[in-house]
Amino acid sequence: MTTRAQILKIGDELIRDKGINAFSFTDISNQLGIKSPSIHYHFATKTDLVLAIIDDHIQKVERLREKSASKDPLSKLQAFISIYSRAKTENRVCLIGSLATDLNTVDKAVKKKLAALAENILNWVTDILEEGKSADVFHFQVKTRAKALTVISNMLASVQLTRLTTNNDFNLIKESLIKELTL
Amino acid sequence: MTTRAQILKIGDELIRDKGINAFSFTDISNQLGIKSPSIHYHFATKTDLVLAIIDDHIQKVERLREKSASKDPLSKLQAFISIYSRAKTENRVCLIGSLATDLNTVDKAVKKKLAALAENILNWVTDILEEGKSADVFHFQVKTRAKALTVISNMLASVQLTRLTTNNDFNLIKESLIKELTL
DNA sequence: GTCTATATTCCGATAGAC
DNA sequence: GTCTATCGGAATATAGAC
Repeated sequence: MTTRAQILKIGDELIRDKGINAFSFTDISNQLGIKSPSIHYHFATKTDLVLAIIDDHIQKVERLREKSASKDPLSKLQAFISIYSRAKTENRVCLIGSLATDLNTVDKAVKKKLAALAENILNWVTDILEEGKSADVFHFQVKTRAKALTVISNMLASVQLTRLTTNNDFNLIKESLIKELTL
Repeated sequence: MTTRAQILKIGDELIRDKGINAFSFTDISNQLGIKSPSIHYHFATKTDLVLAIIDDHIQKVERLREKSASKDPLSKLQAFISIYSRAKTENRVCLIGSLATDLNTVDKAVKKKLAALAENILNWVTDILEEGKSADVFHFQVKTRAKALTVISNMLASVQLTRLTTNNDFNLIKESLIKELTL
């Protein structure tokens, strides 16, 4: 893995672990065994790094969407959910939630790119739900956009809330979500 | 209002606006027209201030619960939801969500008190749902704890997520939540 | 209760050597 | 690409005057 890719990975982990305003270039450089100013060679500013991390997520979501494109709606939904299951096993929150709570401290460009990531995810989940409803595997009586927002909200908040209750609550929420959608 | 109460209010607003690691005693003192070290007279450390802010929320939730105790289940649920509606009009997130994303940067005492607040809210919502189910006004087929976690998750995440989409999405989620619970 | 002054630490960022 | 050295700024916190 290139140094650039390693910086992106560690930066992403730190944001989702401690929040954007609690990690420094020194935290990253320590993990890499290099010095803090060396990070600036790869990313001139912290904003540049965060923008690249969000871009990375946009691409990963797109790849996950493409990879599951040929599967049935429930499998697609589970592919979406797997993002949060993985975050939970690491005791990390998701990127959107982490940056959303600190949103009024970031550059306009970060806000804009994060909104683009959120829109991509919303479109993806909306399409999954729409397809599942047409196929009669998902059942819900509210607008599809509303249901998609609800599903995303459930996952986004679950990884946060279950930092305070018990980790098993995450599975409880996850399974209830699927149950309510399919019965 | 006492200076202490004003500090608590401004601190709460700042945490829910920018996050715990992006506000300083200077931010508070500027709003109050005093100097930063004066804050330390009222709260020795930042941790002490945050603990007091969480205590304040615990008391406010308790008062809201008592105030709506004689009402019907739907009104009780709406009292709970009003916490988030108000946050949304201020473009702020809720305290639990804001601190949860930065949880690995706070003192153990803060984590513990925040967990207590979360448990109080979970117990309250669980009781509301249980009562509503018994009265045949709420209908759901998952465990009550699961449904309560879902309802809280929806509200907690909505105020975060709709910072990135449109503010009307918050109302959409709120109304869908009530609709699905009551039909 | 609030002030000034200050100690300490850390941060993001830049310059220039290697 | 990484290093050392350094600048400017801001944070938490304390001491002591008023």
